[in-house]
Parts: sequence; structure tokens; C-alpha cells
Amino acid sequence: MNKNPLIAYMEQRDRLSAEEREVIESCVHDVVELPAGADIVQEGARPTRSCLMLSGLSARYHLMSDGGRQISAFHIAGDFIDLHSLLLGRMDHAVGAITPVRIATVPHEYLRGLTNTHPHLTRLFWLSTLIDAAIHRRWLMANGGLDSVGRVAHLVCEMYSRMRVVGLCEGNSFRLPISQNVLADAVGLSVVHVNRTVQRLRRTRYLHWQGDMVEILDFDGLAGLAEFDPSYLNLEPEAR
Amino acid sequence: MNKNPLIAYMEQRDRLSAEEREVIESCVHDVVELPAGADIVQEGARPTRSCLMLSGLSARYHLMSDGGRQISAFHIAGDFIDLHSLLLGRMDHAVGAITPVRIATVPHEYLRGLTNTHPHLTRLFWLSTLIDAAIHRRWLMANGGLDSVGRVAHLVCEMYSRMRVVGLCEGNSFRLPISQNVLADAVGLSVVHVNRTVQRLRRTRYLHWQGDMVEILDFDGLAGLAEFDPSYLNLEPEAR
DNA sequence: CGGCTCTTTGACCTTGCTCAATTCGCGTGG
DNA sequence: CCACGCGAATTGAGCAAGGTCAAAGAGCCG
Repeated sequence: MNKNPLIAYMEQRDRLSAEEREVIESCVHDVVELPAGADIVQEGARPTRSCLMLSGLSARYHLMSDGGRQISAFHIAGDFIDLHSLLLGRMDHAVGAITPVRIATVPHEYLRGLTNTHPHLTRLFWLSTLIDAAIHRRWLMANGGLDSVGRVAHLVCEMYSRMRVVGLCEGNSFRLPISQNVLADAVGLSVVHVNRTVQRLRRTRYLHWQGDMVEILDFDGLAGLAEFDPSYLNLEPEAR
Repeated sequence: MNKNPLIAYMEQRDRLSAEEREVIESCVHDVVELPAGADIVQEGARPTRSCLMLSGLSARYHLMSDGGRQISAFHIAGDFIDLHSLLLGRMDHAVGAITPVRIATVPHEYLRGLTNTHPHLTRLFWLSTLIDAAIHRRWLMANGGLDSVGRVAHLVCEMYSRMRVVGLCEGNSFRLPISQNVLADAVGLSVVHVNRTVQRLRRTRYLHWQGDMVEILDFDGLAGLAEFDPSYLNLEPEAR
């Protein structure tokens, strides 16, 4: 993965002109590294830059009054994690690094400038936030309508599908550096129950899940449990 | 409410030029009425027009394999219910009319044209989809981290806050034409449990809820149950 | 080795689900 | 005016998925 992951992300969805590729390339300028556990953006902040993930895993979350943490999305290389802060004033949630991350920070002025000069690129940026919203909807479906096994299976299917696009899979295997604690916060279950659910999932033989490594053995089987249909990820190139 | 509700929606978030107001006005052209229960957009469709709610209540939903329906958002006057179909190819969910609705349908070509000529308006359209996403996130928080009372209270707080903006409240009262069946599909609980939850909510004396009519008696009390903070709705005008 | 986080297990409890029946409001046809 | 039908609201009883508490392994790093 030498290629800029945002270009990979975009080209999975539409065709880019040479100039557009250059513009995107120029976004990767101010690169920052943060350790696992660090907050990339804090809830309530009013960022003046947006962050593009270059590597690692991060999560959007919100702290509940009982101390619990609810995760509403994971972000991997190629994801613009807080592009929405360009137009939304205050951050209504925080973004934290799950693993060590490398991110490029892009000034809002620069992005706003692009919206005045590059309509097509603007639509693609917009698109990426729309896909985020589609993912949120899917999580609502999964967390509201599936049992614990389905929820976890759904997350695995989604992360697998998204990681493939940006070249983070080897064959049917990928690293999912999500502890069961974090997993629990994402699917809205207790750690104990997540643990038992993962064990049940392993017993299905649809996947191997050992530590960080997940190998998909029967994607269709897994997708069946999760009622997973990847079309919400908009992985087909199309004129946008 | 003679005013175009989309203009009310936009002006709650930013200042509009006279020309922009005109452009928005011109979107309300092809008006359609649909009865309660009708599908406004079907899952899997590839719309060539987007729908703007003028009146009534609609819901985005997805049918689960067990026949259940998971609702991921409600839409009221002023909401662009499938603006995202402009850039996303296939609808990953359906939108159904909960009450009879009046909608304006706007051709995608027209909207796409605006993205080429009106950057500020484009940002505002983008903004409206970002607010939708913020609402999804909030629902994820509520449905994942609150008990049944909190979830229902959250929905009430949100609908109240949103309806006020577009002039659908009288004092502290508003119509919430959502049957307990529909409510159950939105908060991810069974009808029976929703019924008991609503009764518990009534006993708190934070609200009067009789049939369709909800009167908020103690918003802060309700917001406390729901951990509700309206800032995610971005109700403050700001240069975007 | 010691400390730390993550995983796993057991026992018991609670919230919310299912099934089934009753009631209520309201509009329609007789 | 009244019986009837129908969807929505309500209630009761028993069940089950998932939560809580507590403790024991496992893996990893200094």
C-alpha cells in the first residue's frame, strides 16, 4: 500500500482526473502520528482542520453518563474521519485512536476552497460522508434488529469488505485489532456477552478468529447470519 | 407555515442570499401527495429525483429477514429525504409515508447542476445530509446505551426540537403521529415493551402524551432521561 | 518475575420478548 | 342509533437473551 489510500477509496467509487488525483495527493501534507488510546478529535471541539486516516484504526465514540462508551463507527486508512466538521460547527462526538494511527490533517480553508473550485471532487467528498451515514444506518439495523451473533458477524463482514478495498486484506485474512471491550462498545453488548458471542461465532466455522487475525472461511455463511449486503458501501465505480 | 419549510430549515443553519432563496423555492415544483403507508422510495431503487418533504411524516426503514422493520430516521417538513440518492447509486433502504405526505420531487440533473454553479448552496445541501448522519449517530448512542425509557424519551426530545424549528409546535405541544408499533421499530423494542415504557414515561410527569398529542411539561427532566443535547441538530445559524 | 490488559468462565439477576387475550376508539354499514 | 370490524393500546404470564459480579487464565512487556 504505497498508494494514497484516499485515492484508492475514491477510485473505488468513481473515476478521478489526473488533476483531481494531484489535489487529493496534496491533502496529505501535515502528517501526524498518535499512539493507541489518544483522542484525535475531542467531543465539543470546533476543529479548523479535518483528519484523513493514513494507517491504523480509529473509532468515533460518545461517552454516556454511566461511564459507558458507545462507538458509532470505525475508521481505517482512506477514511476522512471528521470531514463533517467542515460544515458542522461543534463535534457531537469524539474520535479516538484504537491502534497507533497516522493521519494527515487538512485545513478547512483548503477544503472549503475546493468546494468553490472543484465541484466533482466536492461531490466525492460529500459522497464519503454519505457512505459514513449509510454505515450508521446499517449499524442501526444490525444493532436494532439482529441478535448478538448477527451483530458481531455484521461488523466482521463490514470491516472485511472495507479493508479489502484499501488493500488491507491478504486473501481472506485481515487484522482486526479490536479488543472485545471495544467490540462490546460498538455492538452495544456487555464484554462478557461479546466474549460468548465470539466463541459461538467461531463454532460456526464460518471464520477463524485468533487474536487480531480474522480469516473468513465462508463469507456467505457469515453474511447470512449478519443479513449483510455490501451494496450500502457503494463499492462500484460510477459517475457521481 | 406558508413559508417553504426547506428555507426555514436552511435559515436555521446559515444565512441565505435572495438568489439562493429563489433557487430553493424553484425546487418546489413537482408536488406529489401520497397516502399513509405508501412507499415514497423503495429499497434497491435508483431514483432520478430526490424528494423534499413539504408536510406529513415519513420514515426510512429496512425490512429484516424475520419480517421485522427497523426504522433509522423520521422525516418532517423541510427534510430532504433522499438527497443522498443523488450520489449514492442504489437506495440501501426504503422511505415510507407514516402519515399522508406532500412531497416535492426534484430532478437529480437539476441538483447536480446546482453543485456546479452554487457552491454555498451545495454546502448547505451537504450539511443537511451531515445532520442526518449526526441524527443516525445519536440514535446509535441512544439505542445502544440507554434503557427503554431513555430511548423513547430521546426520540420525543428529538422530534420536539426538530419540529419547533419548522414551526410544527404550538407552545410545548406537538403532534407525534407515531403508533406504538412504529415507535417500537424505531427504538428497537417490542410493541409490548414500548407500551409499558410509554406508560412509565407518562408517570414521570415530564410530559402529557395522549394519542397523537405530546405536551412537554419538563423538557430538562426528559432530556435528562434521554441524555439529550440538541447541539447535534446544529440549530445555530453559522457561516458554512 | 511482576504488572498489565485482554480473554474466559461460572452463577445469578434483570430487562425486555413472546404469546395470548382483552379493551378502546372510531368509522362503516344496516 | 346500534352492531360490527379493525387497528391501536393495554394487560398478564411465562420465557430467554443478555447484564452484572467475581474470579481465574493467558499473553505480553519491562
